Amino acid sequence: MNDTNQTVGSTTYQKIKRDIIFGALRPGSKLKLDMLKERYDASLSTLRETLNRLTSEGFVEAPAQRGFFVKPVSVEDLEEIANLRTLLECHALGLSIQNGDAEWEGQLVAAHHKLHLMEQRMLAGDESQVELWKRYDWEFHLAMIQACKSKNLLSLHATLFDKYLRYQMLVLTNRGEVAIREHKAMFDATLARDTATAQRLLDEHIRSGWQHTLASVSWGTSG
Amino acid sequence: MNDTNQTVGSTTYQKIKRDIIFGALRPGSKLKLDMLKERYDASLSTLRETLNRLTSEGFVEAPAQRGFFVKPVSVEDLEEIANLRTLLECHALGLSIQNGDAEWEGQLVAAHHKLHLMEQRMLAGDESQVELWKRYDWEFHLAMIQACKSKNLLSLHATLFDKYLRYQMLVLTNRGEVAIREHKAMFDATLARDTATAQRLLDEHIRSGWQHTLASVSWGTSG
DNA sequence: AAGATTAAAATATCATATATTATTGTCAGG
DNA sequence: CCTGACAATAATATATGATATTTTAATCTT
Repeated sequence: MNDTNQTVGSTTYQKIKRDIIFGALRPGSKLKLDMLKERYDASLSTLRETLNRLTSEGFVEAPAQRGFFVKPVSVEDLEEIANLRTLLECHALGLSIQNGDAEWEGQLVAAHHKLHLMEQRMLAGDESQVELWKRYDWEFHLAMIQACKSKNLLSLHATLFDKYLRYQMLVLTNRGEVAIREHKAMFDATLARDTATAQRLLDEHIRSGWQHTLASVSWGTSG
Repeated sequence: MNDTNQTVGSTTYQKIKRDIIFGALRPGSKLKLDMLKERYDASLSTLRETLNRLTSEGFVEAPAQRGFFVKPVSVEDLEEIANLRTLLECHALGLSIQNGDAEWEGQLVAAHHKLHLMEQRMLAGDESQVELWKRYDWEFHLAMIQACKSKNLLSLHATLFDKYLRYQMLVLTNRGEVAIREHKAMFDATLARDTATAQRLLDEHIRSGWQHTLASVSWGTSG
C-alpha cells in the first residue's frame, strides 16, 4: 500500500492553494491551464476540479467563460477579512474557553511553546523558516479555539485565516516583539479562562496586525 | 447569441445544489456519477467539477477515493449552522442598519412586501409554492443585511442560509402566524434603525425556528 | 459464521476531440 | 492617426473513451 493516502487531486489542491497564499502565484494573475498543467504535473480535468474548489473558497476567481484568475487583493477585502476573522475567532474563543478540558489546555500549552520558540528564532534574525513560523502561528490560534465544539465554525475560520495570511505574506512584515507579547497575553488570559480579556486581546491582536499590514502596502483602492 | 449566459457547469451546479437543499437528493445518499450523468445530462468532467465545488461549500462530502455523498444531517450540525447563521446575520444586520441608505430601505420595503403577500397565501393553505415562498424569505433576510458593505460576509451568510434552509425543508414545518409576526417586527425595528432590538428579534427568530425544526425531527444523534 | 479470495463496479486520472467564446491582429475607411 | 469590421488565433468549456487503482460485492473455504 502507498505511503500517503493523498490523491493527485488533493496534493495539487494543497500546492496551488499554498502558492496563492504565499504569493508564488500573484494576485490577479491569470491561471492558464497549460501553464498549470506543466507546473503542477496534473491533467486538465484534475486541475479544473482543483480550481473549482479554490474558486468556491474564494482564492480563485472564475469569470464566465474566461478561465481562472488568482483572486485579486484590495484594501476593502483585507478589511472585510480581518473583521470577519475577528468576529469568528473571538466567538470561537469564548466557546472554547467555556468548553475546553484538560486535553485542550495541554495542546494549547504545547502550541504556544512551539510558537514561542520559533518567535525567538525569528527575533534573532533567522528569516529562513517563515513558512514554518506561520504554520506555528496558525496552530496556536487554532489550539485556542479548538474546543469550541463547532466543526462548521472551525472550517470557516480556517479559510478566513488563510485569506488573512495571504495579506500578511504579501507584505511579509514581522511585528516582532509586539506580536510575541500579544500572543503571550492571549495565551495567559485563555488559560485563566478569562473570556472577556482573552477576546479583547485577540481583537486587538488581529486589529493591530491588520493595521500594520495595511500601513506596509501601497495599493490603489481599485482592483 | 444565446438567451442565457449560463454554462452547462453553472446550471448543473444550481440544479444539484437545489436538489440537495430541497431534499430531492436525500442526506447521506451516494452520488453515483453514472446516475448523475443521466439525471442532469452533463458529462463526467462537468459533474466532477460541480461536485468539487459543492464539496468545498459543505453540501457534499467526498471521502478519499470513495466518490461523493450528499452531506448527512445531524442535530449537532443543525445547532452549529443555526448558531453561525445567528452570529453572522446579527453582525451583518448591525452593519447594514448603520450603513443603509434610502435605496436600501426601498429594497427592504419591497422585499418585505413580497414576502408578506406570500405568507398570507401560505396561511390561507396554498402550499403549492413552498419554493417560491422560501425564496422570498431568503430575499427578505438578504435585503435586511444587504447594506453591510462586506461581500465576504454576504457570501458566507448565503451559504449558511442555504444550509439552514435544507434543515427547514427536511421537516417542512411552517410556523405560520408566529413567523409572520416575527418578520414584521424585525422589519419595523430595522427600518427604525433600532439595532439592538432588530438584532435581538433576529436572534430569537432564528433560534425559535431552529427549536421548531428540532422538535419536528427524530434523528438519532449519530450521523 | 468468520475470514480469505476472487469478480465486478466505481472512482481517479489522463489524453484527446470539438464547439464555443475571447483575444489578437489586420486592414479599409474616415 | 484613429476607429470599427472582420478574419485568424488562442483558450476555454464540455464531452468521450481509456487505464490503473480502489471499493464493494460475491463466492468459497474452513
